[in-house]
Amino acid sequence: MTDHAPGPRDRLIAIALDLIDRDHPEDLSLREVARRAGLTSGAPAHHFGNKMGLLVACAEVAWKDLSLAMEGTDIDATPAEAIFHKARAYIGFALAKPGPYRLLMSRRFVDKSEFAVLSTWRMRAVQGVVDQVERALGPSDDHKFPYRRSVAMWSLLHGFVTLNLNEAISADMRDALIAEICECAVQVALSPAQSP
Amino acid sequence: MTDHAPGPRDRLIAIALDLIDRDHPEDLSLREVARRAGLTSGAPAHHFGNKMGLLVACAEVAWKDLSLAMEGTDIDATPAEAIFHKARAYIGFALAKPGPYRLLMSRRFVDKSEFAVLSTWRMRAVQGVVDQVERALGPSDDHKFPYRRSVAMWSLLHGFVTLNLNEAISADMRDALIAEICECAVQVALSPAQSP
DNA sequence: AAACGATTCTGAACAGTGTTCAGTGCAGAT
DNA sequence: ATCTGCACTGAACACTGTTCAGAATCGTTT
Repeated sequence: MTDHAPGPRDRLIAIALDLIDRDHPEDLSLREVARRAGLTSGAPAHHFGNKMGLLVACAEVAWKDLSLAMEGTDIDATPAEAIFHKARAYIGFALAKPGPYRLLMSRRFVDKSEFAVLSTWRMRAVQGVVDQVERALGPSDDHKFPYRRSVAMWSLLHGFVTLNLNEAISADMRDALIAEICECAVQVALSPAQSP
Repeated sequence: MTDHAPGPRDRLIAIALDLIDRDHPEDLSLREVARRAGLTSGAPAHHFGNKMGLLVACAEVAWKDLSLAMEGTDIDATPAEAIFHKARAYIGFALAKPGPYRLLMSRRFVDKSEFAVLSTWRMRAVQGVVDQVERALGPSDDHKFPYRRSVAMWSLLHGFVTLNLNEAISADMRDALIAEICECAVQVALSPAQSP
């Protein structure tokens, strides 16, 4: 059984992803998706039950895309270089695909109950970073310390792209800022705990 | 002319702020606001023209709240302590008032054209941080360096609260994470540029 | 070939939304 | 007494997601 015949469900997902790619996920209209697929208003509900059902299906694809984009870093690199590259890949994905990125990060689109479905690719992306940080920091007394620093690094990257997507900071220094953020990401992830 | 008679416009703003306080700004319904004010559906449009007009009016109040919350730090403190306190205040505000905070940070609610209206309190809040970082870092060859570090620090804080509000990270380590993030904020803001 | 069953979808309804706008009061100033 | 501007009504319009009985279609089984 080959898959060259996309099936109506996958066709709807593709259309929805196409719309999300340029617009805000919140603005996605089930009726618009149905219209583009040549169907009537109630058709999407049959396949996904819900608007959120469709968005969850789209989020699955998006998590896979993000995860793969961050895995593409070469192995032969120092820990700092590896994290720097991962950070760049993360920022690049978010800025290039604002719709899908927002879809991944907002709990308004993906309910807690549906969240488990996304765990595979999501965990793979998250764990990839945590592992890298843990390996780089080496053994420590506080075994939660690498996790906290991973969260801090993720916060830095996520905050930066969010502020950019919301045009909260001007775009003319964007390249310099991206470089600075990636440096800070390395610094945050790898510098040891400071004595208080 | 005293202001003990709130006027219909301010009454609508108060009702809207009350609704935003617990829900997402996106979920605010003009008709619901009108209903609570004992008015009909078209009334809010008369005062604010637009749904965004009402949200902009609410955002003005919210920016003031945030700005004041961050100014309440004492003067007699080291630069590191001052920034640490500002970071805590920022995180505290965002986690305590998710609705207003989201309102401030998303361009979906406040259009670019309406943006100038908010500049007073917004600039005051932003400039307060940048000044603090500039003063702490001292003179430098690259005069844009303090700004870039301020953006990085803001990114870190904004990302952390956003991830929290979206329940992207578990809440059981929240206090430890807040402390760690504030330390990282100081580190990001005050550590000098590293040689490449 | 015939019957069955599941999948897919229709088409209409329902409740809700933001926005528009002609018209209605109604206060205060001229 | 007239005018003027403000606050608001109430109905319309064009959307939205969701529900659901029924029709059409396709694959499999008998």
